[in-house]
Amino acid sequence: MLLIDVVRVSEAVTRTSARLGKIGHLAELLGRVGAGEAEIAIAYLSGELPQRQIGVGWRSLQDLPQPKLAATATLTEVDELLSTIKAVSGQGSQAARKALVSRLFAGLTRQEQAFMLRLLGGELRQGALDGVMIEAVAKASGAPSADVRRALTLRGWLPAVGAAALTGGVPALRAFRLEVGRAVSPMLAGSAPNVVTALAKAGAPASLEWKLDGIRVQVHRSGGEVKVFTRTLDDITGRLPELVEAVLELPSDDLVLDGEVIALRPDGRPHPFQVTASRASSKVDVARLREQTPLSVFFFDLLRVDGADLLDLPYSDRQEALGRAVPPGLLTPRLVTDEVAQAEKFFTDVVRAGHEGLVVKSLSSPYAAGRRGAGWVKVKPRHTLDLVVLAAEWGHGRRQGKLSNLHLGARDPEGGGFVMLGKTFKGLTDELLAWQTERFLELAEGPADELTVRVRPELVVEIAFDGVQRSPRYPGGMALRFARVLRYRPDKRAEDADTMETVRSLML
DNA sequence: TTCCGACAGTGGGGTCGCAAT
DNA sequence: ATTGCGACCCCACTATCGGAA
Repeated sequence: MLLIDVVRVSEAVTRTSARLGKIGHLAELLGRVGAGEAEIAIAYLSGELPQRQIGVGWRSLQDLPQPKLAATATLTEVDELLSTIKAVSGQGSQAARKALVSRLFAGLTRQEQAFMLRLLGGELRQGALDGVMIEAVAKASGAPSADVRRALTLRGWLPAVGAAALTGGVPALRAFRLEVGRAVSPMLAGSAPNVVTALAKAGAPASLEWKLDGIRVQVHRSGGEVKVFTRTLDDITGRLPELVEAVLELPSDDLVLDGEVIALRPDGRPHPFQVTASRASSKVDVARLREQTPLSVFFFDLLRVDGADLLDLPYSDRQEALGRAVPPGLLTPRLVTDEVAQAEKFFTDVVRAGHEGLVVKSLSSPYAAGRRGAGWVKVKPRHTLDLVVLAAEWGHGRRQGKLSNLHLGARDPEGGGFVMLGKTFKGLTDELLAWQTERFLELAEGPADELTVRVRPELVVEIAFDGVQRSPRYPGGMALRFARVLRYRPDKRAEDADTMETVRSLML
């Protein structure tokens, strides 16, 4: 199949707003792609590469060669070139990589180049990713989408699942099994503003569990071999030797566990997330690092033990099995209750202990990939500050032409000005975007560039955030974590905004 | 007919490893 | 030694579609 066939379908998908219409376009193409190229087509049309990543980002895609006039590139040819680029990137030479990228784009028409640019940049923006592609695979193969989802949970990679469905139908999908040593798509959590709402979503009684601010890990053990995967299924076994050792000490030698690693201080309270992240992403001199900053692991789910797959069991059964397989010291603290007062106290306690909050889990739900639905619901406390808008950046995509991303500052009584604490684009409705664009242009002052409009510091906005962290980037040495807009405060003037002193008091 | 679950899009701060400067 | 880039940790929120109620 030619690349241009895929590009045309992607364009049709982009033009179609109805989801069923998008699915129709995708399924039509999947119906005519050859077995040898199905995996490539599915990957491209859900915004992925069969190679996952190839070491090429937006910067390596500047000044590309002139396009060709005739579209002749096949999917297989493009795929082979991308594999070559990945191999060269792994070996280091940026010049060689650049030459290969040029060769790839020199073989494409203008239309194909535009598609490839978005695909490699990781921003396909056609309104269809995995969720829509699952339905398209189901439609094209005649299999129920539940079978496709189930296979995706077990296999963790939709292009492989989709290709199997197209050639082998339902039997091929049902042939996927949990394989120890191969990562499963992780189950994710939705969120709720408070414990009561979370309990209502998950259904009482529910399991309430400490939400630790660390790194999600999926751990596989087969005999004496252990593998550790992240949420995006990267293998990070080599960075976490203490986790490997802990799992090797468990009585069972056939396990798939789900949990969180986190750096704790000697008194048991958590280090800031940055400390855990730094430790978990370091590959060099791990032996020394683990002495300085040991990581602890806390498991909360068990997907397999001693030859038995547990994914389809209700959560309460998996918990029971987990309790038998893992000693109490490696278990995430939890409480099963249907009483709001008890639940609220548990929440207060975990926050007082310095942790992030709770995950409230339905006792009956099986383990299912993706689906940030009602099965698991997270609850975290929320801080707010009244800050001043210092500037705004022009948005992209559906926010094109709107001033979107706000630069936020706290008042600095000593210096007499405002100190920037970060940016946010979250929480804005279309109406608010329109309003603030107009208002900011009225308040515009100082040097502007193509990206940013500076404004007189007069508008006060109420910002919600999860915490204050140490920042190497911002002038005050502090930045807000997960900042989002709650509302503008027309009743407040800049002189009434919160101060740096207040922000400092929130940083632990 | 209305409601609500699932999805995609729009970007945020921080860290490491590596190549080029 | 420093800088820029790519990849990947953590992530919240709104608009929209279409099936459920």
